[in-house]
Amino acid sequence: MIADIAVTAADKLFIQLRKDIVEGVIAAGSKLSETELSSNYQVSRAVVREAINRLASGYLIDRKANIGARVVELSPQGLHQLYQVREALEGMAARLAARNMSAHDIQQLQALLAKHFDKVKGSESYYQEAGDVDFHYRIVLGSNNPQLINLLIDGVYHLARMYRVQLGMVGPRVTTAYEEHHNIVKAISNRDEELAELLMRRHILYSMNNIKAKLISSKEAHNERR
Amino acid sequence: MIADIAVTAADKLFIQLRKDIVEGVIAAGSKLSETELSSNYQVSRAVVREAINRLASGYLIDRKANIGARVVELSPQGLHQLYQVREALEGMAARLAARNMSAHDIQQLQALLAKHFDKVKGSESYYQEAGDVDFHYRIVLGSNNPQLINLLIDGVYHLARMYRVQLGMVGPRVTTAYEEHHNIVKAISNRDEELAELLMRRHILYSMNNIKAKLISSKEAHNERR
DNA sequence: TTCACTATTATTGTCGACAATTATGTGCCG
DNA sequence: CGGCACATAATTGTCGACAATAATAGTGAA
Repeated sequence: MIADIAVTAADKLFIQLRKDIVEGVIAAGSKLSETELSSNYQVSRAVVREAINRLASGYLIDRKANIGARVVELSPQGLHQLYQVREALEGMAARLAARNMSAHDIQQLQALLAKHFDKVKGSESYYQEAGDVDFHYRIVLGSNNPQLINLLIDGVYHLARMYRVQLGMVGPRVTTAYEEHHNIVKAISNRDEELAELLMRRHILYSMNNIKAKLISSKEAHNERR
Repeated sequence: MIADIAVTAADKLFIQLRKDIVEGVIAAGSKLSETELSSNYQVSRAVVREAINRLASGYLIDRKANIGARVVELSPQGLHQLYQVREALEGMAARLAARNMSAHDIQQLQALLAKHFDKVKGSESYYQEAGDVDFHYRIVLGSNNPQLINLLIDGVYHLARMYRVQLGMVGPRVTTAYEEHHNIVKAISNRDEELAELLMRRHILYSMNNIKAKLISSKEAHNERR
């Protein structure tokens, strides 16, 4: 459920399509034709249909009976709603991590953070997505709640990444995000569930506002171009 | 997404299987044979497979490649984890309902509650599941967040109902639950997001403890019978 | 021209058969 | 008797064809 080991052909296509959708290779809002995908990826329509069904359950596409499947559209409202869900789930994950995470895992989390700090201090405006993802993954996994883990890692995160990738989020929020991460880890190591949840929720709200600003500004740029 | 209007054969089978699983007609932990279901329900294996895939995305069954699908097992841990997710999501739903619910919908919610009060006062130990479900549905829908609504109504609720049904939950928690509901509605009508979320989370925690007690006692009874 | 209706085309839904993988059973060897 | 190897059976995965539904094009009338 966590590992992406594709065994069947439908698995492989599902993962491939998810990647292509998240990264915009298949455009947001575009229609997914079963026959077209079937010939493009050299598999039967049966596996295409299975892959599409799985994408639908991950909220990356909309599927209507007898009509077809479309990649979801990206909108400010959609982003807002997604991050409300994320705030709720990941806040809970932080709370549970403070409760359940092993001392060893907390140490590793602190080590990861220290590594980040070196980069920030060295004023490499580093602190790329990979590091951020890694941080959040560890806390989510630390919750020790498989259902929560699935909802976030198999569901919310891919859609969230789709927003980030397609809006060209790479850069900012370096130092502030580091501090937020640091405080969250501190709360977890103190086993302060309440604070861990609170800080995580704020962290996610800040992050949303950051993305939303980009989304709006890029939309304005687009409108001016007309 | 909300309405259960089955148009295709796979839709119908999916809804039928979900019902049978939730209500224990198909036992928890049992294996779902594609060929068997195919002949039992008079449809081809293709629609069985589609129905099974959808059940899997709703966490009612576990599916393993080349091996098959099994109905999930009910366990105290599973219940605990499910209710942690529910607490997070439905707490957020209550918060959003306090923010977004229309005055009209709030009035209707109050009317519903008044109807419940009459039953409680008349000391019919009424206050059945239907009323409780209705109450929670309205608040979730009042959140105005489609993603949140889907996660709860298509996902969490069916599994939660499976626990309740198969543990024979019908009765208790009449009056206290009424008061909890009442206070939640009051917070929503006051547009007090913080309090609405807090009260909803507590309400769900109480509810879980109630079910958990049953689960444990029924297990003890089962063990004694040996 | 525009609207409504029909015929045609294209797309999705369903089916049964075959391929690949896993589970089962049998016999041999230690 | 127990366990391993192989053969057999059962189950899931994949495929191509047909059926049902929706989209499109075309025709005729107001």
